[in-house]
Amino acid sequence: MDFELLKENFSRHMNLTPSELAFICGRYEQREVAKGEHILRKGEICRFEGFVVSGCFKIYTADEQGNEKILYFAAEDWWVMEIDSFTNQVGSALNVQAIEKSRILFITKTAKERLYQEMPKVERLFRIMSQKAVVAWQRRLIRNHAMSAEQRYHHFITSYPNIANRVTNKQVAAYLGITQEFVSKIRKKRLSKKI
Amino acid sequence: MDFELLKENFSRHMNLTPSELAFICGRYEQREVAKGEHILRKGEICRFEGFVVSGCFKIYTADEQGNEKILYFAAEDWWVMEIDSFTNQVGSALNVQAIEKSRILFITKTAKERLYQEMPKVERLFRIMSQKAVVAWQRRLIRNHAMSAEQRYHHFITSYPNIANRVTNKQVAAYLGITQEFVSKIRKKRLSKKI
DNA sequence: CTGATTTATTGAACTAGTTCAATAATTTTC
DNA sequence: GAAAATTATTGAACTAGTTCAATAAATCAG
Repeated sequence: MDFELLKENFSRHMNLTPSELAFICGRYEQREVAKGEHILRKGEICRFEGFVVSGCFKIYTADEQGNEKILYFAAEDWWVMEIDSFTNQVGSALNVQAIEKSRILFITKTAKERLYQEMPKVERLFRIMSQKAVVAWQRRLIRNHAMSAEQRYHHFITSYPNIANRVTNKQVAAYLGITQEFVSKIRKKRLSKKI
Repeated sequence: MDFELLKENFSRHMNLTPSELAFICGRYEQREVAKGEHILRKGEICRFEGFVVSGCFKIYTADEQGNEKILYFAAEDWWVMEIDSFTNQVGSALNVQAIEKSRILFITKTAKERLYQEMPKVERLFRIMSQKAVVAWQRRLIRNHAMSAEQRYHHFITSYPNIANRVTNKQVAAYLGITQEFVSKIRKKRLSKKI
């Protein structure tokens, strides 16, 4: 198993010794996920906290009419889970589906609680990570209010080229909260400007 | 000083003994804030993590043309701070202004770090609180994508009647990400339906 | 490789929400 | 308590983004 990416991820938030990193990573298991496979569906209880080693996932909701709102994409070096469902063992509000053949490292609820007990420093690590997540979500919300659809599209493809290249326009639309048709029109407009 | 509300807030997230609660609260100081006063401005470094005991604040950004986007309102029992600025001592992206005469309890950066050192359980407390905050921000983002302006208005006034009654329509508009005029039109429409 | 399904593009008609401007109501200030 | 300032309401004209429908392009399953 390759924990390098995960160790780098942890180290970005907090200084940890090699043995501390090894100790933490030792609690994670690996899993391959086929393209199209759901690792979590709305209503199920989220049994894992996952870290994407390769591939890509979409984290989304779908209403009765089946139209999807993609909350975020998780490619390499991102986390996949439903925090509320994992933490409180309640039904998940979100679906998590692999949009590519993927590999994840994951930790179960009991292993995570045990890790917190055995190594209180991990509380600090995840406290810091969660706080950074709050900041990121706040910023995205402000962007959504302050920017037009075209500006959000531009922001997305320039901020996350690695993801933008791998997902369909339909998925980009579901992420930005606009229609697929309008994404097409934005693309056309941008294209004609650049020539 | 009255720490009851703060103690209840902490206890909602985690079981703490009376002496633990007293120990934590002992690190907080009190401050009165006049209506209209800014306790943090964009670019300044956030020196406190605040808890609203009475009154109400708006946490917002403003662009060059001066139009405001209100990220959230913080009345009694809410937190006021700029997490990124407080945690990393960098310039704040947000402004925090009292929209009523208010009273807050606050802790400084050094007192907070000392508290984490002396009582590792506090890391857990704030880890849990931060995770709940992530969930709340994710849900708000989904709501913004899935609901029309009218639905968001309705959700806001029914979910937060206590805040909706105290803030101006202009502020509600800046919070919902729509124009003041459109809020007026929504209100008119709702009013005519109810009679 | 081929047929079947999904996705992307385009245009025309539409609508939710904006902008601008003017007036009324409310709040603030001294 | 009156003048000044801010906020709320209303309507008309506008625009960003949607909906629907039809065709083209790409992807998938066997």
